[in-house]
Amino acid sequence: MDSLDEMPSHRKGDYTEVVVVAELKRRGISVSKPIGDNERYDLVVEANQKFWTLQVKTGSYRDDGINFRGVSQHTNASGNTYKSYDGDVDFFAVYCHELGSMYLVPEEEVGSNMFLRTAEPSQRHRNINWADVYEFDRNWPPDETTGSSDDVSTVVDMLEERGITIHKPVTRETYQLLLEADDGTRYRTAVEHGTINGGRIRFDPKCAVAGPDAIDLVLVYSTELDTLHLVRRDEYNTAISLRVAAPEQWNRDINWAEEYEFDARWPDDLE
DNA sequence: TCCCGTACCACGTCGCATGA
DNA sequence: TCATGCGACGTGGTACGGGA
Repeated sequence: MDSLDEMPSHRKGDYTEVVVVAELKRRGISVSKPIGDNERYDLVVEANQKFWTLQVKTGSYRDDGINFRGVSQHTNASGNTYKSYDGDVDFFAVYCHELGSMYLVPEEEVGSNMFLRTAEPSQRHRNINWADVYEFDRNWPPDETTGSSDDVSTVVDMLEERGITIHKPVTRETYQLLLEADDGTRYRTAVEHGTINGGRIRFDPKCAVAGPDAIDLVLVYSTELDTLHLVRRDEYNTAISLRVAAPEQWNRDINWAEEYEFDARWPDDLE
């Protein structure tokens, strides 16, 4: 039996696939395999009555992180060609033999390569991908209603358009972003997905569980309206909804969404 | 200077088609 | 039947650019 290092690359990939299947079965997850080698995905798994396609990748451990590739490479008469899995798979199942750990990474978050960091770097970097965030058991089963990572990236884009300095926490925190005002003040900020219901933008303030000292601001992004609202954490106790349409019965305590629009509040309305 | 992402080359295995 | 070419898959390694 070859050691892992001596194993040819193709066989190593097969071995990883078997290990991943064993790990999935150990968790009681239903696993199917396409017949033949003509599919772009390696496995089909079932969760929440939905099927997800997985592409298994071997993660190589080096420099305090796990590296894997997000493209397939083919060699033909004209040389090497590269093909991304864009839309062909739902997730990459990455197994690192050195650490004996498995990770679940959404396909859309992977470029041609991805580096999952397991230890603090000597110098912090904005785009660090922390391995523990992608740990399989933390991300399984997939939440098909989730849009949180998309919401965060959308909000980040909106903030960058406004020239706002953004920091991402390098460790797991109750907040998702650290916004820096021109005077240097930093605000611990949670991003929430707002849905319109009954003429109001509602969101699930998960951060309320962590207590009022855990964050400073909540940014509520509504995909339906493509709007961004800013709510200070001290402006609500456990929940707040922002009214976008007049109610049938007038109430003087109505929180009008327009009064919470991000551009109307940042940064002067934070004190 | 460090770190991540991209791009590229190299090499191995496997299955299929084709021609001697 | 067997050798060969081709194209699919895989990983290992490295150079480079951009951003912090």
